[in-house]
Amino acid sequence: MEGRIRGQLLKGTTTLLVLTVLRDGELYGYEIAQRIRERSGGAFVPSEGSLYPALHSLEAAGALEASWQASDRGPRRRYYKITKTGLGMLREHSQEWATFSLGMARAVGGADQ
Amino acid sequence: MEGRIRGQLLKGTTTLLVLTVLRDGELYGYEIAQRIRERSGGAFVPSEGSLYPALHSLEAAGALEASWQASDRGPRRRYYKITKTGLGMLREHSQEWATFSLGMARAVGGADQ
DNA sequence: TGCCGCTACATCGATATGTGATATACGGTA
DNA sequence: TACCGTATATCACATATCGATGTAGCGGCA
Repeated sequence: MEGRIRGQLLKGTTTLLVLTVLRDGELYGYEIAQRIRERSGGAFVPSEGSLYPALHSLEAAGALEASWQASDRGPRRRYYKITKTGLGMLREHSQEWATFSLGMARAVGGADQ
Repeated sequence: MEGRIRGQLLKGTTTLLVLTVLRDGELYGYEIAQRIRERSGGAFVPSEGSLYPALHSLEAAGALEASWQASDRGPRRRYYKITKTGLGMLREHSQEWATFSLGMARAVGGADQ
């Protein structure tokens, strides 16, 4: 659980990460951020400034459906559910990531250091 | 086959890719781009608009040393050589990439399911 | 001779998106 | 009362990539 990743490397991964955690079920924003942190072993902690715009963008693109729901304690929550369109987008982004990480593995090697 | 990777995913990788190909020897800019394309299996083709600023930045940071050399045919070339500082930076960026890709592997799984 | 294409370096504006700060608001607790 | 954790939202700012454009040298070809 060393330091978390910051800066440029994370660019473009938020969509993939969000769609991935939502594949397993409906979640609200704050919870999505926690799941991503947990699943990445603490490496990724999406900031609100990147997470909420990404959620709105995905909803506008038809990849997510959202609904407000009251919480028994604390503020109301906006729950997000992945759509069929979102599942297609998830496949595309997964494939793109696979190509990208394979290219990096070839270029910089998995070995050395 | 599949297209090359473009856009946001590449952010932050240019430094690592450049330092990696220069670890094996002195190269000039145009050649660096070709090596990266070859080593990544065609997945990455750094544009001039990202490559040259990155080279200048690395030189200013003391990671690279550069010198003009004439070419027997074609325009003169600017050769870049990695320094001790650059090797240290390469280790850091390699480590950061390892942490990042491990986090992604944990978070999104090995590939598309 | 003139044009084209490849090599080679360089810079610019447009674009995307992450970070940290700030705001609002609810409920528990010290 | 003050603070903290939860929860959503937006903003200014920084950064780095892309595509376009500009420059030049050189060889091939009509």
